[in-house]
Order: sequence, then C-alpha cells, then structure tokens
Amino acid sequence: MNTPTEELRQEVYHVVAAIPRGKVITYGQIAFLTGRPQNSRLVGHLLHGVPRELRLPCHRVVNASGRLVPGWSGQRALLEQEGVAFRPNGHVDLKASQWKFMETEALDISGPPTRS
DNA sequence: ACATTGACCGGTT
DNA sequence: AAACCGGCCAATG
Repeated sequence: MNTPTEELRQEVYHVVAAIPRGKVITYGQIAFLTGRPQNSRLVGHLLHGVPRELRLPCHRVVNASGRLVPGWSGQRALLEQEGVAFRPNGHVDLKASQWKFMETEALDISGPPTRS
C-alpha cells in the first residue's frame, strides 16, 4: 500500500541520490522538491532511518544554517574529502557549496549591486 | 489518547 | 551571532 509517507520516502531517497559530489542540500530544499515545503522536519526523520545498504550520500544533507547532523562524527571528514567548503564556525559554507538546482536570472532584478 | 521529542524552518528579538 | 517562538508532522513512551 502507498501511504503518503511511503511515497515521500521514495522521492526523498531519489533526490538525495542525485546530489552531486562536493555539494550539499538542505532539508528544506528536499521538502520543497518533494512537494511538501513545510515538512522539512519529516524529511530529517526519514533520512535518519536510511539503511546504509542503500549507499545514499546522506552526509550531503545539512540544515538551513549549514549545521551538520548532530551526533554524526565523521560527516565533516566525508564532506571535506569531497571539497565542500567550511566556515570558521564549523558550518558548511552554503553560499559556496549548496546545490542550486534552480537558478533563474529573472529573480535577479534587484540582485547585483549597481553602483556608479 | 496525550505529552514529549527530533538529522527542521522562518521570522523576530 | 545567538536565543527564542510558533508551526509542522511522524515516532515514541
């Protein structure tokens, strides 16, 4: 049977598996991609239950602040190994390493500071 | 059934 | 930067 949660799990796995090397994604982004922008918390819960056999790069998932998974020693090493940038405070430098799947120039209207 | 917790998020102090 | 708050939802006792 297909509970909404089951389907969500599949989609979440799918997304995580697609994260490129050296990049990270946030729970919120995954939630958004899976059509549940408000359920970022649920995504975290699902990821916590990922079987190691699936070999999903779940170490590339961090929270919106770039914070790593609580109680997971070694995650940092894995990421650094892939070339993910870290900030002095121990958080991932999202500005540099977040996986941006959508980048539209349309949003850029007030973006670049034009000065004369 | 109720209360608490958690690999969260965005906004406000 | 950090702490706090309300919202969200499944898992757990």
